[in-house]
Amino acid sequence: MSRLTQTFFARDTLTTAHDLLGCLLVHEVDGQRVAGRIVEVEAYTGHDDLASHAARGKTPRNTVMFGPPGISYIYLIYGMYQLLNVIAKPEGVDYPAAILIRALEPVEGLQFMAARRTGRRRVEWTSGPGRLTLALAIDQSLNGIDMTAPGSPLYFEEEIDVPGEQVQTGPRIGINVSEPWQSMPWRFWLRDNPFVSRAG
DNA sequence: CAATAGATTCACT
DNA sequence: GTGAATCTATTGG
Repeated sequence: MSRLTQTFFARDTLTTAHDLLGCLLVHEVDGQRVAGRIVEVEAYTGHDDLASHAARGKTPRNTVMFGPPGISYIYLIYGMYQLLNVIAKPEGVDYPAAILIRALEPVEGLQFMAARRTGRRRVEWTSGPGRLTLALAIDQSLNGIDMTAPGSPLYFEEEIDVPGEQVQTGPRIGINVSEPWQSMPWRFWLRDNPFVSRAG
């Protein structure tokens, strides 16, 4: 497994977003890897993207969107949910851009996720931008960090075959993680194109 | 200032 | 399908 470096994110925003599909998002918490395969992303690109937080200029919240690639942009939405973005743009350009991570497939640390998503079916643990941050324990304390730096607790990896994980099932965590699993479709979102789907 | 909309999710009908 | 939860930023008087 290799961690994605700044070179990966120092490219065109749309290209980078597309290439993130299938990669792993990893959060190391207390030495444990909690990770999911990225199956849905949404790109926010440039000054002219009216859907972007940065459409009306720099504010305290969106400042990192104007900065260098590879940095996390995590903010609170609707007063309750944390959404994770990563900055992606060619080095040295001056426009704001970010890629929102919209959905994952749970891959590692299933027990950790199950404990944080009690009462929900496995397919719902990470099937939404607010859900995946809950499952992986990602919040604003990680905002603005360099996700490409060695030692960073939050980072991306190239996807390679990841062995299935044996997880305790039964009443203690109230969820049967052995339920039949069906892969989620890969989706790439842009404002004017609802989404482009790609085979998983 | 007050009102409102928002890159959402959940419980309920 | 509808409403509530409740922070940030923008809009309007």
